[in-house]
Amino acid sequence: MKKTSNVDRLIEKTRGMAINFELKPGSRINETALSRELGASRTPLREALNRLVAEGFLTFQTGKGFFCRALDPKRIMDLYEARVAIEVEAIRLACTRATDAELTVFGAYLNATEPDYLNKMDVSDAVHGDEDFHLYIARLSHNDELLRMLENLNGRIRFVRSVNLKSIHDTERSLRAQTRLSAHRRILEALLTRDGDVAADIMRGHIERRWEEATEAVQKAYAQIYVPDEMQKEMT
Amino acid sequence: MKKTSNVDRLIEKTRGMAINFELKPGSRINETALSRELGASRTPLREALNRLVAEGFLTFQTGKGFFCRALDPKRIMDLYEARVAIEVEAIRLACTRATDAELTVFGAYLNATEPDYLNKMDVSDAVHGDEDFHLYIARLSHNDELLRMLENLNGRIRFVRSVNLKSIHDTERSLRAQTRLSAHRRILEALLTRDGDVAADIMRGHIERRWEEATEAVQKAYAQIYVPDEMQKEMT
DNA sequence: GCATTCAGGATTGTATACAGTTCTAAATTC
DNA sequence: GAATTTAGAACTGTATACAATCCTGAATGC
Repeated sequence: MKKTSNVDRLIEKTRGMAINFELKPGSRINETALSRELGASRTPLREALNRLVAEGFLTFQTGKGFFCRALDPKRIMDLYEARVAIEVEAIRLACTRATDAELTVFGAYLNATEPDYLNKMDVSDAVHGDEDFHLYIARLSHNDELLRMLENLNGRIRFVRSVNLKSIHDTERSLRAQTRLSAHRRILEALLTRDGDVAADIMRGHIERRWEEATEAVQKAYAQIYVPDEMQKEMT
Repeated sequence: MKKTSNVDRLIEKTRGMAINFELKPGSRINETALSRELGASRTPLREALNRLVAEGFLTFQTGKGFFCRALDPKRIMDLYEARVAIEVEAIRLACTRATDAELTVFGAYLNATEPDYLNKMDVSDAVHGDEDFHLYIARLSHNDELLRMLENLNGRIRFVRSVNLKSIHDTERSLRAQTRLSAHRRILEALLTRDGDVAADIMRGHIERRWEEATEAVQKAYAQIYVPDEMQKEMT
């Protein structure tokens, strides 16, 4: 039984709101209002907000308060590039450090999750499944810091991935799942050869191939936010 | 005039205490005692502690409180590897993105700081000087996230670098300063050729060459902490 | 003697009050 | 009418009180 604190709940909730643009990018967060809405007092909420600042979801200015951070295309690109930095080095390390036993288990994991991967139509599950694969490799690097950084990056990119996946049709989606799956298999093979340079190249390509998708997704997300705004203006 | 909040002050202070092992690794932090010591109440202190958790200096367990994180050799290695991940990718990006004008300014910066670099005997200044060089390159990558991550890593490694520098004699120290300076010049040259792969290799080598120094420094740091402990025991 | 229970103290978790600052908008001046 | 000033409302920053939880060690039973 995992003990989850109230603050953790507030973090989840607020992160969710930031991700789903219930808090608009750049807007100031009203602590009193938000605390009331989430059913807690300001003290624990502020703790939650502080941690979200550190995670990169919010910003903070003394005397002004907390602001929802904008997720513009430039930042998305930055985040994807940061992922490349982390994951390329992680797989390089994994090539020399992962034990044969670990790679065997990793292979089994890949086989076991394959059916889920292809049939899974729930977008959130699919995104988490993909994240898990990449986190697994980070873990094989035996470097806790790289893992930590990747977890953070995932948390911030997750929304973009979701928007992207949601925006495409089922047939196209299962097609892409298949493509990605075979890419994952190639990555496993590269790991097995233990050639760090080759593995690094493959990983780099795999992540970079998702950039345009991602920035495209952001455009859509922005449309989601700002169209309602325009409508508001027209109503005034 | 920069407005610096009370919480910021508490962060600085507490980080300093964690870094200098005034808070022992693994030990629980007594909020009441620490808040009294730092002249503030628990509320802002807890905000500060929360941010330090996010920075990686402390850990937190629900119901238990905040703990000073251990800085063992394994973690130092992890941090240096993470630096490699970030900085290698940063310089790769800098090779394609830095404008000629930027590189000219960078060269001028290198010339301007050279005299300081060699004459500077204050350890803290020397460490910051070296950090600045690396941050500069991260900035040339035009990627805010990589910069952010490197800043964080620097903050956590800084202490190790200081211990290391302090532990060597002046003549040896100025010798190393010279070595490092020429390494920095080579990095600039690599940037000017705009060959990402070459630049990446040079950067990797430059950072990796400091690992053993670093872990050695940690050993010394640990001696610093635990010898007094032993003495305490003997006094009991 | 060893494990277990339980009370008391210590410490963390949260709410709330109030002080200090910033923002807003109406009033004033040119 | 535009710019400036200035209350006052709204909000953030911090202290403190109290509730909830955890930890310690002595008492109890086996």
